[in-house]
This record gives sequence, C-alpha cells and structure tokens, in this order.
Amino acid sequence: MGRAPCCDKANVKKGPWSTEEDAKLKAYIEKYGTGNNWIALPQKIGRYIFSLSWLKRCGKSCRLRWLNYLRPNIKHGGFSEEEDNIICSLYISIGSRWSIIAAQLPGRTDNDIKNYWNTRLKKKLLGRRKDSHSCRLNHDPNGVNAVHDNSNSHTLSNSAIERMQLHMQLQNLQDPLSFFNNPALWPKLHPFSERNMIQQQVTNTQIEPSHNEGFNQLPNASFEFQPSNSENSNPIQDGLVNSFDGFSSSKSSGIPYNICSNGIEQFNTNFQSQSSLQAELSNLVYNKTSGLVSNGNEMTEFDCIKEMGQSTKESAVWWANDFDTKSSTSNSWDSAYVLPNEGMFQDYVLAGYNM
DNA sequence: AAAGAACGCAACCGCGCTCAA
DNA sequence: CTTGAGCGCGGTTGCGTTCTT
Repeated sequence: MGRAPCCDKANVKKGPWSTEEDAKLKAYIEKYGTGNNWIALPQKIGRYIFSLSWLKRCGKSCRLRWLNYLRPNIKHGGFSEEEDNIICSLYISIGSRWSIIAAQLPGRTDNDIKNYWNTRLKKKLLGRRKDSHSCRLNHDPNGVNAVHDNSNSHTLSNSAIERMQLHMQLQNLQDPLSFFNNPALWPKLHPFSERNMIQQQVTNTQIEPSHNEGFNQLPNASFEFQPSNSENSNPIQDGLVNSFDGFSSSKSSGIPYNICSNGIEQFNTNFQSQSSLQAELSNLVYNKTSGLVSNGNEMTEFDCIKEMGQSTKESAVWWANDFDTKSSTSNSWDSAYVLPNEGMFQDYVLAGYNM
C-alpha cells in the first residue's frame, strides 16, 4: 500500500516558478508566515489574494521554492575558497549530509551546496574522471563486476571511497600505502562525538585492542579518555583533538564493529547493514577491481586499493566503511544544532585543509 | 556555423522520521 | 498502540546554457 499523495497531482503545476507565483508566495509568507503547514499553504495563499484560482502548487513545492530561493539572505553562486574548504572538510567527515553542511554556511542552502559539490567542487578536487562509474558497470556486465548493479551498495562504496580518495589527495599522498599504514593521516571523522557514549560502546562491544591486529593501528586516544580541561573545554574542539574517538572501528572475532556518535542503539540497529557494507567493500577490494581503468595521472576509483597488501586492504575496508549507512537517517545526526559554534568549527576546517 | 556533448541548476521524487489524533 | 499527515532530507531528473569538435 503506497502513501497517499500530499496533494492532487493532477491539479498542481510543476516545473519552473513564474514571477507571479514567486510574488504570491513571498507576499503571503512575509505577512503570515508558513503557518507550520506547507501542505495547506497554497490554499491559504489563494484566500489571501482573493483569487478564484489559488496558487496551483504542491505544498512541498512551495516549501522548496521558499527555502531554496525566496527566503531572505539567500546567496547564490560565488562560493568562496573558505566555503570550499568547509564543504570539502565536512564532506570528508560526514559525507553527503548537505543540510548539516549548509548549516555551517550562512545563506547557503543544502540544494545549492549539493549542486555545487556535484557539479564543480568534486571535479575540482578529484580531477575530471570521465564517467568512470559507468565504465566500471559496463566493463563486465555479466561477470563479477555486474554485482555492482546494486544501486544502494555501490552508492555507499563510491561515497566512502570518494571520501578516502579526496582526503588522500588533500594530503598530497602519492602512495596509497603511506595513507593506510599511517593513522596520523586518516581524516577526522565524527568530530562531534561524545566520548562517554563511545567509551560505553567500547565496553559493550568487549573489544580487546591488544589482541586485535588491525586495531593496533588506531591511535590510543580511542581508548584513553582523558578528562578534558573543563574550564576551557569545548565539546567540538575536544572532539577534534581526539577525532578518532568517534571513528574507531575494527574487528573482533572476525566481526566488524563500528563506533559512532549515535550511540549503542544505533550501532546495534546498524550492525547488520554495517556487516553487509563490510562484505561489499571486501568484495570490491579483493575481487572486483578488474574492471577499473586508470586514467593517466589521475587516480581512478579503487586504484588506491587494488595494489594494497593484505593488511592494508583490511585497513581500507575498515576505513571505507561508511560509519553511518543508509539505514541510519539524517535525523540521527540532527542537523544544525550539532554544530553550535560556527567559528570554532571553521577553525577546524581551515586548519585541516588548504585548497 | 552546426550538431552533439557536457555542464549547471532548479525542481521533483520518494523515503524515513516525528507527532498528533 | 496504531495510523496517517506533514516535514525534511538526499538522490535524481529535466532542461536550458555553454562548450567542443
């Protein structure tokens, strides 16, 4: 049983907004606000304007138009280098949480940032890769690579690997091995983690780091929770200093675990999908690199992985594991208030990468 | 100059979450 | 507790514009 449509699809207009429609929407919202009900807004606007035909737009469409275009203080285009840095660093850290990223850039919308990233910034940072994605999928349609035709899983992998690759490039790493063997080079994921929660997770997962080969590569900070300087402490900065707190992951008895800031509950909920992710990434790393194409000096996806030794591959699998899978929604992160202090965060961002 | 390819961006779609009834 | 309406988000699409051959 499908969900009931939010509006009468047959009687709403689609496509680009006219100036007149914009004016109606803007005038109404500026005077009365949204009324906390976007769905009913078009009809209200009709009554407000005393027009026989109200705004023939879906409420969701009105919301989108207002938030992305008509809302005051919206900036379009002309992203500064500082903004580029913030977007890039946050993308590496949290992935495509555009709303969270947008919350750090006043006047920018998630849609704008998403478009900017997909069309320009990604190419600028990673170099142009002419459709390497479709190349991979088409290269071996009946063979092992055909398994990639699972949109959900390969999207996750691409996201994770893209972030790896991006981070490596930003660190100017020529040699993938140097990246995977040196924890100091790994990115700062989950900078906002809460150490107590993580500590509890560590306890619950009953990990014995000293018995775990892969784990030895992790910084000690993952398990040594020093009390922060309470007077000057700042939760974000603390999180940044011990950035691996919220990122640590390894294997215990062959079972991968993943520590994140979302708590044990989410960890448990996500365990299955995390495992499948690990399996999928393992497949990519161990078995399914034959269809990849190197592209001159540019590092094509997976190039960095396919030449790795065994232990390094494990690290790659560990690293590439998306800490927050599709099964964990954006609400787990709860957008803007996660990062209450913009200035502090920019400190991190600007210190992290210079592009 | 023309045609096709690539790009950029506004808008749509569908899904998961929240919350009130 | 269940259900459904509304919200918010990320992914995707469609189309106008620009670039390349």
